[in-house]
Amino acid sequence: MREEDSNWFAKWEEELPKPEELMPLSQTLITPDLAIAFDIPNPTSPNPQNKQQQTPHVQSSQPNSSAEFESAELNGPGGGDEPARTLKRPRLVWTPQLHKRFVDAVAHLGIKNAVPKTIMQLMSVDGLTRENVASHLQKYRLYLKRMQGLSNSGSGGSNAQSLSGAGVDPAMDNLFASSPVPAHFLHPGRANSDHFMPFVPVTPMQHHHHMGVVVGHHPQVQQQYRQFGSPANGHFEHPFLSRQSQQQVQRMGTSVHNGSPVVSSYVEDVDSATAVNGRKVLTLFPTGED
DNA sequence: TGCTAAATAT
DNA sequence: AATATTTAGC
Repeated sequence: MREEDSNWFAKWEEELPKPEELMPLSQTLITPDLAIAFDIPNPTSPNPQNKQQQTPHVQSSQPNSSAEFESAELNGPGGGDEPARTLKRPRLVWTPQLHKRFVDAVAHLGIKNAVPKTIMQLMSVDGLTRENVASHLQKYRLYLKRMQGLSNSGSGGSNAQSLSGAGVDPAMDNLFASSPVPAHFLHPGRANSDHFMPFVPVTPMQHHHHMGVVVGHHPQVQQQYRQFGSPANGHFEHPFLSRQSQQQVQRMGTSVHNGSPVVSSYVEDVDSATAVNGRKVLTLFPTGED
């Protein structure tokens, strides 16, 4: 494990999407209608406008202001005016890439430390809540359980990849299958389940990595894994940029600093953007990694 | 109407 | 934090 310590981070980092890789994709997600609605000239010629210092979005073509979000409200027939701010958070869509990150985090934490809170911190994905992780973890554990049962009862196929031919792929497994499952996940041999560091240095992706967030109209993604960036039908998604991780390990105690409310800035961004229609989908951009 | 993913409640 | 239940979009 020693040699890995110095390498895992680097390897992991390589897997992460580059901002440059994210933008092109996100642009394809913008339908003409949406572009017009948002006053976006066109996908190929973004307007180099303002750049907020606290939201270091890569390139910008997206007005991430809440105001524009509101005015862009979908639909519009009849002049129906929808409440711009709904209090509910958008539904998070677990893309294979996001899931990979999740698995990666769990893998590096070890089963023992892999609890929602810790996983969330390690992932350091903006907009991701502990609840999101907990819910996903629940499903993932369920998946692992089933995976174990099928693999050990049959042959020695302990690899998750074997599920392809195992007849296990009821939709949900699709996502999970997209990411390799570390061996120790399947057999909790207490022999070596505690070989990982209790904590991470913090801020795994701080410099150039950032995850884009998309709000759309399809919470239930059935064919999501087939093709990314394809609105399929009349639906559209609106990608906007999120800020980098700044929510590191902060509140450990009850001490309250009078410092600056750094959090409020990003919270506001996400909040306004996501709350647009009441029920929106929040997802991280798919990247070509897998 | 049923299924599934994700949210929410316990 | 884990698990159970509800919500919500196809």
